[in-house]
Amino acid sequence: MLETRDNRDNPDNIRDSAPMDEARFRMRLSEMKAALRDKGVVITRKRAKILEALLASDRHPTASEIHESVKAFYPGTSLATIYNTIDILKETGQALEIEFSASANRYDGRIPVSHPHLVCLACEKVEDMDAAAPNAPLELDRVSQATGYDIVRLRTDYYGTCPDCRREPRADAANAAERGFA
Amino acid sequence: MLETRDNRDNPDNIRDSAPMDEARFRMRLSEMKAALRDKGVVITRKRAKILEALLASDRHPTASEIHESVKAFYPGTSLATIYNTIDILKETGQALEIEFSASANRYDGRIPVSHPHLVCLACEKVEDMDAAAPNAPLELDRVSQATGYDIVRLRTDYYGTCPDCRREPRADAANAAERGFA
DNA sequence: CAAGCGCATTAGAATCATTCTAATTTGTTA
DNA sequence: TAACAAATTAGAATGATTCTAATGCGCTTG
Repeated sequence: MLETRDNRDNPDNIRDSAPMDEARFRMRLSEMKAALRDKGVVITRKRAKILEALLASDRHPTASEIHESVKAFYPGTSLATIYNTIDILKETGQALEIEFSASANRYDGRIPVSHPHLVCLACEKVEDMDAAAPNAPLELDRVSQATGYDIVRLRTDYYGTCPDCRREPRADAANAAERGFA
Repeated sequence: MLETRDNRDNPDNIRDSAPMDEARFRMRLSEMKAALRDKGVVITRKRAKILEALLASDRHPTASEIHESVKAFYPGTSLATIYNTIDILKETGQALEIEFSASANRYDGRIPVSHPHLVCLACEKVEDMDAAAPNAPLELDRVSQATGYDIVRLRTDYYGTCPDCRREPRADAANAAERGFA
């Protein structure tokens, strides 16, 4: 039940970092293009390269990493174009953003132990979920053993709209400001 | 230790945003102070106010929100002092940081559907965990019903040290740079 | 009480990712 | 080819955080 790091050896391995094979790569690429075209987005050569760079990397690239890749082919490319295209991909559900740079950090001194949070996307407040939620330390051990990582922390955030904001039609930035979450 | 508070009416309610009662507040406050003093940290009046602001807020305050609170008592206080004190709290395990502003965002075009990630704290790479991991859409419904939120996304990140970095003694920034994760 | 030491605090500059803006280029269509 | 819309651009703006270097304050010791 322990350790090895190669998927072939270990059916219990839940880490998944194998590079995409050619067939899957091409399939996914045309899927993305089709989805964009459906929305009336023109697939320029630069945009195509951006999609390829995103798919080719097995490291969940940053905007700036994608930028570097694309510049190898189109040196004059601006970072703004990368962000632009990423935005379209997000809007069309073709890319997932793993946020490390969203807004200001928040702090919890009441329960200084990792626990799940409810994050309201409208007013940006963060609430705790109590211990009944699935965030047990056991989980850390299980994942450590299955992945070979030395896992020290689990982050579980549920994103959505809080009851207050659901009630009010104007659950937007003004609302957030009202509550002191600018 | 993490027992529920005002959830008496609704055993299914896993949302936990009740304000701290006076007794708990004071208890937790002196716990924090004791922990700091143990580390040889001087509890100045400003620092005490910072701890109080952190504990008094039921909103997981930002550094800037804490700053505002403290300035009501000590107008000349600098934001740097807030960050300073927060750092100490983090180091001594007395506060939990909910990161929204860590490093650059990363993108996944391969599996554009929410899924758990493994984040290496040493080299900053992000790997996928496959579908066997506990991140089912059912969970969204369950949490939505229990909290009154309209939950649209679940974020599950496991933080730790990847096998490569565990092997190498110098699993630091240089390492991260090598791999193209600056 | 005075001198000296070290931590606490400060303002402001630096950094970094991201977003915005306004001008320019490109591509498509008439 | 003209005209228009969309794509792209450089650079400025923003916002959170970190850094830096100087100053201040509180203790201890003589």
